Amino acid sequence: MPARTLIDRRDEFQRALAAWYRQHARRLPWREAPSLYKTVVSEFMLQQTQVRTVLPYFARWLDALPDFSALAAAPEARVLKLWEGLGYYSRARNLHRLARAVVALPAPPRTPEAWRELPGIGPYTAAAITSISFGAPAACVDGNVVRILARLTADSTGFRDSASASKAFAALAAALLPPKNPGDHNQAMMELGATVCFRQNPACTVCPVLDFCAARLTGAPEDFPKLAPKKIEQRAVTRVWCEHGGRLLLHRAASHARRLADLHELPEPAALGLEADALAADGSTLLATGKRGITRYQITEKIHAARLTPALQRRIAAEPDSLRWIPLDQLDTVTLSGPHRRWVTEILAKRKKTEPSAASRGSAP
DNA sequence: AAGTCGGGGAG
DNA sequence: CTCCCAGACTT
Repeated sequence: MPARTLIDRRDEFQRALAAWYRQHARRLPWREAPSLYKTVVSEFMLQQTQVRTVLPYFARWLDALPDFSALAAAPEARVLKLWEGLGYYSRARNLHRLARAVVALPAPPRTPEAWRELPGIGPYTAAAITSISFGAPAACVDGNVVRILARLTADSTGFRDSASASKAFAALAAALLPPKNPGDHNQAMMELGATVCFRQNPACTVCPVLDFCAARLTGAPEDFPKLAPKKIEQRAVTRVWCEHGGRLLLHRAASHARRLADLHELPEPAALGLEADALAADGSTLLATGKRGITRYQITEKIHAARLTPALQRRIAAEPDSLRWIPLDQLDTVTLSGPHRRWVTEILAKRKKTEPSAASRGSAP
């Protein structure tokens, strides 16, 4: 019974982990002069996103919106712009709504249950925020913790997804949580997962809790946890590059759209009343091919140039909210999805290199 | 319970 | 290329 052994040696395990964490904790910006606001912002950004990716966004965000009041008072366009490229944009919208809810309260909630009522707060984030900021006895169960607990106990259960795995390890995580400094314990567990107990090639030789690990005895710690692989689906999308008078045509998703609400992307043919096939058959120039991935989709996007016809012009005039002409020198003022920001930048840079005169047309003295 | 969010980075 | 990641929300 590895699980029983681990719980029996709980105090010893906690001490070994805590001693390691004191010595090896990374210096991260949300750990310097920690505050509730920094903790909340970092936890939102870190949902499904690695520390390395978050770092520049976090710095920029704190600089622009230093506290709940500033965030609550900010227009949503500014919030989205600061989130541009980080992905999963509902996180930004939820964080914004959360800030407005928090400043409307006499004081921020202090329990996981109360935080769960706020937008964007699930079991993990509620436990992280309240244990770190208020010392609440709530155990975090994220991907790191699942991996560590599955290995400590050599649990060979086949989980269909990460949600069910988290649920399965919630009780053990709670049993291992010390009453003192639960926030540090939670962070130590995740730190161990991120810097030692890697998904592949775990650094067992430097693990502070190797002595408690049942998977080590099996000789194949990377076999745990057993998670069902997800199958990838390929998709193909055509995009339209329509430029006229130094302006680029972009499509803005509606505020209530399920995806990319209020964000801009290069329009799909359908949004312009065009047929994708006709566009390609028309012999229009293929400007670029890009790939993007999201969850189980691998999407290939072909960006075709299209001329501004009278019919297209009418269509654009009829949809002023979603089809917008953005001057090329003002593209920075709108928020694009990460991939489209990249591709638009690349296309413009390439053209500027091959035809320097075209890029400066109209703005030359 | 399953599907979706239209991501990004490192190996 | 592939795989993983400090999850939450909707249906």
